[in-house]
Formats: sequence, C-alpha cells, structure tokens
Amino acid sequence: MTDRSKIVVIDDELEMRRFLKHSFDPAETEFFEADNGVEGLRVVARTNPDVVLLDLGLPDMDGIEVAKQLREWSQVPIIVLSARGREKDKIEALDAGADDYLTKPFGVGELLARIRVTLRHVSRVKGAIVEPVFEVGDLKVDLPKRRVLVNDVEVHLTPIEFKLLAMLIRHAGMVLTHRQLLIEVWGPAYSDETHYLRVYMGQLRHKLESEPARPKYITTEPGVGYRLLTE
Amino acid sequence: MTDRSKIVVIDDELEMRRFLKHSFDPAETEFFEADNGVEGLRVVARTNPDVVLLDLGLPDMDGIEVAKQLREWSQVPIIVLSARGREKDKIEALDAGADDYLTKPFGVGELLARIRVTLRHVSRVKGAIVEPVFEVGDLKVDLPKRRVLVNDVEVHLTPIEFKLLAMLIRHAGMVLTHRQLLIEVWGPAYSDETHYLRVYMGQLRHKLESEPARPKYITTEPGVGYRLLTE
DNA sequence: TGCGTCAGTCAAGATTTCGTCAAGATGGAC
DNA sequence: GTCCATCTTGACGAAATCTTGACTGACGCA
Repeated sequence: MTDRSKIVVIDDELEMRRFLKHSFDPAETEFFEADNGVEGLRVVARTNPDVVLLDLGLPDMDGIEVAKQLREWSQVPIIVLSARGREKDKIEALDAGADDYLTKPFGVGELLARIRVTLRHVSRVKGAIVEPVFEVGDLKVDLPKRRVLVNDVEVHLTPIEFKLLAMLIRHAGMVLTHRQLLIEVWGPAYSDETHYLRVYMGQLRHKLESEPARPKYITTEPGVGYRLLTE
Repeated sequence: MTDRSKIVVIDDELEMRRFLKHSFDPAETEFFEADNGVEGLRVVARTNPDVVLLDLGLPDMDGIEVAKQLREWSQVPIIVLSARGREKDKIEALDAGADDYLTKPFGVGELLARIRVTLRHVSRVKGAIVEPVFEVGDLKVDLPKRRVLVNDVEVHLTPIEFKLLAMLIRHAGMVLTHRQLLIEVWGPAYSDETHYLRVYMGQLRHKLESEPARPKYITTEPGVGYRLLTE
C-alpha cells in the first residue's frame, strides 16, 4: 500500500460525511463521497476504492441492496455504518456481503481500527481483483453498469441471466460446478436443479454467441459444470 | 469447505463455552475449547482451526497477548468476545491482530453471521494464494481451474479421467495401488474392477503422452498399480 | 512348448447428461 | 382485472461418457 488508500463514503447525511472526512488524514487517504445508493455505486465503479463505508438508510434504495449489487462485480471491503442496532439488521447486512458492521454512534478510533483490519485482509487477497469491465472477443460486459454489449450492440439480460454471467465472469477461465452456480444464483435450496442451468445457459448462449450451437465463450464441461473462456 | 469447519473457543467461563458449543451445529462444526491462554495456544496449534473465538479476560494471560502470540505463526481469523466494551480495548485488540470484536452480551445470530464473514475471507485467500499448478515436461495441470495443457494446448478430460489424474498428481512420484485408485475414483464398491483402470489409463496416456505406448508420465507398476513421474 | 496371469487396445452398446423447444405458472405494473 | 416479462417445468432427440467384452501381446513358470 505505497499509495494513498481510497475510501468511498455512501451516506445521505452531510454532517456524517463531514465528520468522516475529518477523521482521515488527507496525506494518507483519498476521500470520495456519495449521498445516495445509485451515485454510490457509480463512484465505487469509477474510483475502485480500498474500502467502502456504507450507511443503510439511504434516500433512494436500501443499503443492503447497495451491498448486494456491489458484490455482483466487486470484492471491495464494505463496512456498514448504521443507526439500526438490531441484530437482524446486522445479520442481514453481513450476509449480503458486508465485511463489518458498526452501530452509530461509534468512536473514530474504533472505525479506523476496523478499517485497518479490512485493509489487512485486502492486502492478503490482492491479486484476486476482477476488472469491473470484462471483455473477450465481441463480448463486453460492464458489471457495475449492468450493461452487456455484443459487437457493440446492447443486449438485454434478465436478472437471472445477468447473475449467472456475472458469476462466470468473476471466475473466468475456471470451471464452475453445477452446484456452485446453482447455490450462488438460485440459492442453496436449488443445488440439484441442474435443469435450470441447461435452460439458462442456452438462453445466454442464444443472446451472446454468434453460433449458439457451437459456443465460443460459454463452454460445457460435461458432468461437471460450465466455464467462461478468457481468450 | 467440504469438511466441517473447526472452531476453537478460548474462554475461562464454563457457561460461555457451553453456550457457544450449543450455538453451533455439530454436523457442520468441530468444536474445541480451552479455559486459559496457554492451553488455548496449544489447542490452536494442534487443531489448526478455521476460526478462533477469544475472550479477553483469561486467568493466566491477557487475551490481547494471546492474539499477538498467535499472530506470530498463524493467520487464523480471531474473533474477540469480550465484556470490555471500551473503545480503547477494541482498538488494541484489532490492532493486535484480531479480525473482529464482539461485546458481550451478543446475539448468537450476529456471532454466526460474523463467523460466516471471516470464513468468506479465508476461502477467498485460500483460493488466491495457493496455486497448485502441477507441471512436468510438456504437461501442465491446474487443478482448481480444472485445466490440462499439453504443449500449451488445452486437452479435454472426462470427469473420471480428471479425477484419476488429480489423484495421481496429489501423490505424484508415489505408487498408487489399483485398490487405492479404484476406491478413490469409483468408490469402495469398485475396488476389484482393475479393468476400469486399464481402460482409463489408456485413455489418459492417449490424451497426455506423445507416445502412448511408451509413456513418459504415467508408468505401470506391474501387479501393483500406477505412478505419475515427477521429472 | 504350453498355460495362466496381467496389461493394453479397440469398439459396440448402455447409460447418463445436454441442448432445445415450448407450454404453463408467477408476479409486478398499470 | 389484464398485460407483459420472466421463471419454471416437461418432453424428447442428440451428444458425451461409462461400462463391458473380445482380442492381443508380454512375461513367468512348469
């Protein structure tokens, strides 16, 4: 971490953003802010920060939803800062992909210490970062914007199709087993519904491949799963 | 994480240990306990757990000290469970190497959610750092990605072929008996079907060796089994 | 030499898994 | 309520994989 750490704060309260801004040393930290969820996602996509501080009570969308959407294309550590102190909220946030949960009001010292912890994790993980824009052949996928282009023409994907494709992209080049895909996209209760995969892989190929019957991108590993080719 | 997760609890209060023990599903979790710091360090060393739950108020040494000593040789995630709620304690613990800090009393649900978060980190790190790519001669095998290259050209293996090769690689250089291979790949009921091995070793050689009739990699140990040469 | 055992090769079914199509079922917007 | 996009489910031919058996050759041994 030779460079300054980049931090994004997503919170609608101006005072909270100011308070946080003054909690960091500008010599060590680049500070970005957003006052709603949509803007927050955009800022994260643009700045590729080291940590995201996320408030749950946003004007346009729930913070949990922001965390989930972020997790579809980014591994950035998310620390939730919330006035909601109920256990249920914490569990939900953590399971949605948050890395830590602090209940307001909190001490600056503790926040900084918890940020240090997450940065420790990141430095261990680095190398597993995924570019937010995936490109191979005629296919371009901008995960944060949820846009898919084939030959520079936008293609519409349904929610499940997109989730499937995002999962394949996050592990591009690797074989993902039927089980892994089903659990990640449909949930643990669906881990045996391999038929869903056949149907949806077919739909994806139909939308993305020039020759769906002879796929260039999404290949089948018979008896095992599927793989997205990287070149 | 096919196996059960291993959890070590270091806490001097018997009730707390019992409470925690009953919070986990024994089908998913192996549970170890220690009621003081020295014993705790020993248990961690012996069991190599996935998570450590650490109380700060131990009879023989301070929990912070336990965390520091642990960090000298282990990366295992540490979640501190403490009655001390002061910010100073939290900061100290987190900077000593703890990954999270929960103030007693806490809800089981939240604890479990935070454990899930740390396990998520671990599995990410494991996948990122360990790179078990096997290489010998013209043959490259990336087990996690399930990719096999011969002369940098990808070769497709069927599920059984891949399982066989993976088994050989995990024990490269050693002789694996017919029995061992059959039990591992086909299951205990097939331990006498040596004919399967002949057929599949033939197929593997055909796909991997330049001269299948005079194999460089997969050699036969007559009457015993097969061996994958390492150089 | 003749016999039995073991290993390797080949290929024909048998079986499992895939891809495709399309008809309901579902659920949200209006 | 209707309409629309999406998801779920079933049916069936195609493809890949697995199993099985027949045949060959190598080797050791009586």
